[in-house]
Parts: sequence; structure tokens; C-alpha cells
Amino acid sequence: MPRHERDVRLATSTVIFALEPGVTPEGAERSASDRTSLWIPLVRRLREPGEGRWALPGGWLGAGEALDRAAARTLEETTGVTPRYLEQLYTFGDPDRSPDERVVSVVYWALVRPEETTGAIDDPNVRWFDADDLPDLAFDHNAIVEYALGRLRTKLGYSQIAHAFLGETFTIAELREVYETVLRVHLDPANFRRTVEASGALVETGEVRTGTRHRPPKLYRPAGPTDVGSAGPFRVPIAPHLRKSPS
Amino acid sequence: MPRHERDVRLATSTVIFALEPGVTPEGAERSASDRTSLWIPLVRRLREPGEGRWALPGGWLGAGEALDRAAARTLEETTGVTPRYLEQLYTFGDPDRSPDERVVSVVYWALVRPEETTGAIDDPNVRWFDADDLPDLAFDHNAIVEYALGRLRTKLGYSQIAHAFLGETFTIAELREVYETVLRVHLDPANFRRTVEASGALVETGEVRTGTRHRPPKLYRPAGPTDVGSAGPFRVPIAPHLRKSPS
DNA sequence: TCAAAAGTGTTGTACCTACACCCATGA
DNA sequence: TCATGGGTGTAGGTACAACACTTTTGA
Repeated sequence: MPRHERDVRLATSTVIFALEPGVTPEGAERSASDRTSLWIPLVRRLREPGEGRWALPGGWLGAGEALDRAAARTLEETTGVTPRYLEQLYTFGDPDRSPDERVVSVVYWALVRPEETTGAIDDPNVRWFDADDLPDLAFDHNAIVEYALGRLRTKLGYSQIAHAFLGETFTIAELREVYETVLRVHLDPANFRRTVEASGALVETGEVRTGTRHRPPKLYRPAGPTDVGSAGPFRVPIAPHLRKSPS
Repeated sequence: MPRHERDVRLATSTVIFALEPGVTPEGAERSASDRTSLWIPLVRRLREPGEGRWALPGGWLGAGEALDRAAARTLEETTGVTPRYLEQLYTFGDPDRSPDERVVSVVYWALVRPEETTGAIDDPNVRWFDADDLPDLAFDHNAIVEYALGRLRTKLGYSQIAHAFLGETFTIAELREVYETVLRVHLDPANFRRTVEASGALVETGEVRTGTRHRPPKLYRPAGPTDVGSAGPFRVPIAPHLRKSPS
């Protein structure tokens, strides 16, 4: 029986997902082929180990601090982002994942709305990356993001978390775009509308969104108290050949 | 910003599930109404906090020890059970979940086959309980078991973990009994058979189980390398009104 | 030959995909 | 008036629940 580990340090990290409209970073021009995509913010490590590499935002657990509070706090301190959805993902604790000392990281994942990212810290050491095109990250963070992506895609299928990407009210087309972007599929607008409407997950606001160059779409609001993340009653209408089971 | 927590101790605990044939504990006689049920081993706490209460088996993380290794080791030490399926469940770390010191517990859940429980330690301080009828446990362990039960029931629906409850080969009726016991539903034998057979998750062994008082059922073996826990291609045929989404 | 569970056949229904078509607006 | 996406209608197909029925053994 090994001696007890007393020198372990506990940290929290967070994988933050946001939807960015079809723009390439650094303000490049938009083209017609630009599609909305999934972005995650990373912070540059300023000290060893992994100095100079990009890493998930995070930090040490505070004394007497709950795990989810630590995740929210370190996230806000490093990136200025305050997510509306935050959930524990997994705890990574392999003995050699950090070279010098034993670090166990409780990793969270978060979803933010576009508005919530505007308060983000403007710092060259904080940068947003396309979730499907990341550089080599510090530690085991590439694997962590991969795992979080899988969880996001899975959970989208049986819960209401898609709402967390959107504002107070939204159109069904906007909701559909969340699914299409995250799952990387094309959904039939007619069938998606019917499925979502029949689920009872949305209620009409009576308003419409104007300013488009076509028929103004109705605005909806999530039904029930804003319990994003809770069970959702509808199955996403995705192409049958993609409806395989998650791991 | 709170000072960093350096006095935190890391522990692992495990919720172990096993199927017990329709017997009540303490060797009570079997009646026709006895059904297979879900059982969990617990250990009695021999010191404060929570002395005398029943608790999940577990222990401290060893120096240089991976989290899953710690879970398997402490499990074996306290109960003598070596599960064939072990997966991380959740990390519980509320500051006040243990009175004296700050303890963060990485909780695992495990499935064992009947044979694997025979090596279990025979000790008055280790006892098996019906998963749906537990006493008041130490710490937040009642909530943890509840959470694990939900995860087990959910995961049964989209993976192959049911096999982990069974031996090398089994009949389709035995597999169905796993689903019926864990999900607490009745499944149509004919439809269950077709669904499972069509999924390709099982292959016939060519053998049959004899000794029954009826037509001898075919024996099957899981298809593919024993990757229990990996994605399963079939949906469990359960009653529609029960096929609600998980959380 | 009887009981009991294994295993097969069949039918109705609910849902879902695909796609045609109408609607309401901005330009 | 045209282009564009919002929104509705509908036919065909697939999957599955329900249940009748046949099969094969032990007693």
C-alpha cells in the first residue's frame, strides 16, 4: 500500500465553448462560405511548466472554496468570461501529467452567449481558437478539450443546453444553427421546427425579429424556469446515419 | 482571491453494483415473488467522523498513484471485490462535506459479476444492501449512490455495460433480466430478442444452456473485444412512456 | 402430455424523412 | 416583382409495441 499522497495540489480548469458567427479571427473579412463555428478561449502560460504554450483557463482551489466556485472564479480572473452554464466534466489526475508536482485537476465545461464574451479580457495572452483546430496545448489539455467536445455534442442530443448559447429570446432558425454548428450536420428546417415545437421546450413570445430581408421569424423563449442543462424532452432530428450512440 | 488550499486531502470512493438473484439477505428463504435486484456493498466506519455509519468503500490517494488505480486498490482492500468495469463518476468537494478537514473525493462506479463477489471479504463490517433501500449513510454518500444509480440506468440505455453484470456467455433472457432489474421495467421477450440480435452486439456460441425445464436457450458472447462500456448500437426496447431523456 | 420458457410471425401505429409548396418581408 | 428564408402540408418508409403462435426441452 503506497503512502498517502499529501503533496497533491488541486486545481480547476474550464473548457469554455462559444459560438462565433462566421468570422475568422483577427478580424479577417467575411466570405459567403463562412459559417458559424465553435470557439474556445485559451490563456498563454507565463511560467514553467509549459511556458509559452496555450492552456485552459484555470487556477488553484481556494481554501474553503467549493469546486464549482473555484472554476467560475479562476475563469473570470483569467479570461473575464462569466458563463451561464457550468458543469463538471471530469477529473484528471495521472501522476505524470505535470512534471514537477502532483496536480489533480477538476475540469469543468461551460457555455457562454455571444454577449457574455464581450466582457472578455483584451490581452495578448488570452486568445480564442476554433475548437476543431487547436494548437498543441500544455499538459494533457488537448485530450481534455477533445473529451469536452464529445460531451457537448452528446448532451446536445438529450438536453436543453443549446439554449445556453443563445440570448433571452431567439428564433427557431437560430436554435437550429446551434445544433448544426456543434454537431456539424445539416438539419431540415421544416422537420427541426416541428420537432422542437412539439417538444414543448419553447414558448412563443408573440414578438418577431425584424430587419431581415425575408418574412420575419417568430421569437421564442425557453419554457420553464431557466433550468438549462436539465433534461430535454425532444430528440434532435439529425440524419439517421449520424444517430449513433455516444460513448 | 482566497488563499490556495494546501491542506486538502484527496480520496477515492466507489459505488459497486452487483446483481443478486432473488434472495433476501442473511440467507432468508426464497419465495416465488423474489426478483433479482441490485446490491451495493458498504463498509462500516470504524472511526469518526461518522463512526458506526455505513459508507462507500474507499481510501486515500497514494503517492504517485493514478486515480483509477487508487479506486481499484482501496476497493479491493476494503471489500475484496475486483470489478470488471470501473469508471469515474463525479468529484465531490464541497468544503463542509467532512467536518474536520477538507476532503475532495473522486468517486468511481463499478459493476461486478456474481462470481466476482464470492471473493468478497467476510466481515461484519462489510455488508451488501439493496440499492433502492439504503440506510442513512455517512457524509454525502446517499446522494452519491443516488447519482450513480441514475448514471447506471442512463448508460444502460446506450452502451454495452449490461454485459459486465454477466459471465463470459449468457442467454438473451439473462441479458434481458439485467435490463429489467436495473431499469425496473418489464420488457417484451420477443422484441428484446430481435432488437439485441439485430444490433450485432452478440454472437452465438453454438452452445445452449441445458438443465432448464424448458427448451434450452442459446448461449451468446459479446461481439468484439471485451470493450464493455463502449458505445452500443442498439436502443433498449423499453416502454415508450419510460423512454424519457436523462438529465 | 403438460408446463414453461425459447424463439418466430405478423399487424397496426407512431414517428420521422424528404420534399413540395405557400407566406411575408426588404430591396 | 423578385429573392430569401419562414413556415405548412403531405406521402412514403422505418421502427417498434403488442400479441398470437410454434418449438423444444424436463418432468
